[in-house]
Amino acid sequence: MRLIDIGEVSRQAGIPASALRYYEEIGLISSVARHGLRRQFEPDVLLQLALISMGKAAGFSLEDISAMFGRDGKPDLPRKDLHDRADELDRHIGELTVLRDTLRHVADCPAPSHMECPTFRRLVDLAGKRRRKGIKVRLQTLG
Amino acid sequence: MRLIDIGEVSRQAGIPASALRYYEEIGLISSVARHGLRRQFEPDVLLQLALISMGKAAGFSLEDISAMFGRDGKPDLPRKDLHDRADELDRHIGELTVLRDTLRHVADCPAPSHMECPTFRRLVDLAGKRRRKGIKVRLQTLG
DNA sequence: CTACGAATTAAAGCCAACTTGAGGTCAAGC
DNA sequence: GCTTGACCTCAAGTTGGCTTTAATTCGTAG
Repeated sequence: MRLIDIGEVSRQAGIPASALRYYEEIGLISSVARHGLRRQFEPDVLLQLALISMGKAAGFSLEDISAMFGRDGKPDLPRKDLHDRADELDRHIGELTVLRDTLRHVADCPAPSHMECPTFRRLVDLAGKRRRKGIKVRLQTLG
Repeated sequence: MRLIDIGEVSRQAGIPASALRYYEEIGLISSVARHGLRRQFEPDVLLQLALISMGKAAGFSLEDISAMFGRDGKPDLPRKDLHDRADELDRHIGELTVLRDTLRHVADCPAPSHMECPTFRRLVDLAGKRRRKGIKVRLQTLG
């Protein structure tokens, strides 16, 4: 079972077939054959789709994603651009971290209005500073 | 100068006045007065806008954001929901981290097609596992 | 007192990323 | 050989988040 049917791809990736057809239409993925009318894909398409999902989660447009890991897995972008995007992601991750902390604080803080809570204001200020200066953040992944 | 004009808010927050009016229309922020026709805001709106920007960056819809830190800074959501959202963010941060690493790898890897590179496949696999299992990630903010 | 510039309104328009619908095709099982 | 159900195509519709446009209203500087 070398090739997989669009229905199978859809089930395994959790992406509607209509979206897969759309992705093919814009050149983000490609089917390699037909079985009757039905599109057949190589199993690798599942990896590509995982990547696409991540890219979307990161807020990149399908066009951006296509440039980063094109139809064949080759990026159209020069190294520097890719590193720039990675740096951008680092900043983004920092923002998200602050937002997460803010959210947890909001959940636990007893202050009647958050605008009056100094911790809240400090967190949001921190976010502002982070955006302005691009403070570095280190991530550590645990088992 | 207690209140600030919409133009000033727009300049300081870097958000077009049309967007600010739209935010007010959907109840995400509110102006407290008019000077002639012109909307006047309390300075706190700038903090709110910073929060809104973060929420947007995190991929939340304006409706979600509104529920998280409503017009007055009071969340409409029960604590548990807020913590759930924070957990969601943690997963999201993990994905972004993998994406960042993948991007850096793609930038530096000499393999002709990434689909043939084992490091690449391992990274993307990691992402898939992360999505399925919700592996925990710890973040540490420096300086 | 007049001109200017910045803001106002309501309604229409726009873009990405899909989804939906109508009508058609195909392969596999009975 | 017929039915079934999964897929096909193409066009049009949808949603969120704004932007644009046109006609108008103010406050301030000259």
